[in-house]
Amino acid sequence: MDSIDRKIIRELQKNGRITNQELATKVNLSPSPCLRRLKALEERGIIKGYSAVIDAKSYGLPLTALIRIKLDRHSEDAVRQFEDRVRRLDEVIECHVLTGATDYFMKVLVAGLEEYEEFVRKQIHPIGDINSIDSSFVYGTVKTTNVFPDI
Amino acid sequence: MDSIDRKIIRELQKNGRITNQELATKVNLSPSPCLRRLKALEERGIIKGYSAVIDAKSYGLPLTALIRIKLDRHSEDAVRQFEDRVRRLDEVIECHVLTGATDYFMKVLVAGLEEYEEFVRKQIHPIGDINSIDSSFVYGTVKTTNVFPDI
DNA sequence: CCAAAATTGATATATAATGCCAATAATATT
DNA sequence: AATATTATTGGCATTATATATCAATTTTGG
Repeated sequence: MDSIDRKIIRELQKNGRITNQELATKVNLSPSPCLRRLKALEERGIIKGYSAVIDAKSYGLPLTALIRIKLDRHSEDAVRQFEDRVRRLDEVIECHVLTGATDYFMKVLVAGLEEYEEFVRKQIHPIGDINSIDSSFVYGTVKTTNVFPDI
Repeated sequence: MDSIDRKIIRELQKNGRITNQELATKVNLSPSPCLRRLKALEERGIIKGYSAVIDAKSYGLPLTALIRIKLDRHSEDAVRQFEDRVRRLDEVIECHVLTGATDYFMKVLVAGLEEYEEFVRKQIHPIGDINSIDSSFVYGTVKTTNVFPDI
């Protein structure tokens, strides 16, 4: 992982479908070594994959909810139960365990407020052992990027 | 935007570098109409781009911070000032305006706790008009996906 | 039920990816 | 510091893929 690898990564974060030839030009290599570095990064799992960036509203999911959830109990069973159930929910785009008082943070994509309320009522509450749910909705987006800072 | 378009989108979210031929097979079309739908989705801005998914830790940014920020004043100037400055910060991967009491939510990627404290001290506080900053750190990740639910 | 429009599939051409080999550069060893 | 070893690079030939064009088919609206 040298500065050329990091540059390859940032270029691929900017444009995941750039051709190897263009990528090679951008990082000042010829196509062959550039491709070999790329394949090595994939092989090592540093590049975990590639994804299309989609406008959620156009797709039909205009509402993004950010949710903080605290559990009642923290027994191994309660935690595993919660995490297993959350992983299977297609509406959940991200879920992280946090430091501090709030146990979990999730990002959820839904069609609207009604759908969100149904999601919480039918998918989250039934998991059980939930102490509190604090929902916020995304009003507007100041910035989103997939490109990591240069280090 | 029909069910074929949505399927194309989900396949491209799973694998942004899938070849048009494979994509066509997966959505039960021949390559030509599949490519034309793809280009149309790009043209309409529904596919906003493509990006490599990178392991942040391997890249050298092992710490993800989730930050909630409230502003002191909400004058047009204070808001514009804050948002303009935030947009220029490379460490900020996402920043959203929220409903409810907390004004902004940001996801920030840094090399460690020291770097995070320096980021807050040198990049955020100097913006001014900030009422409160509430930081949480990602301990573990239960789920992350780029694939939207089937609707 | 017909006409117009949109969508589809096949084919030919252009572009890019991939594998292979020799040359170069970097690193380690004594 | 000189040499051996290893890693990395660049060019070329082959294979695979993307893209543009056109006729055929399907869908949609009156």
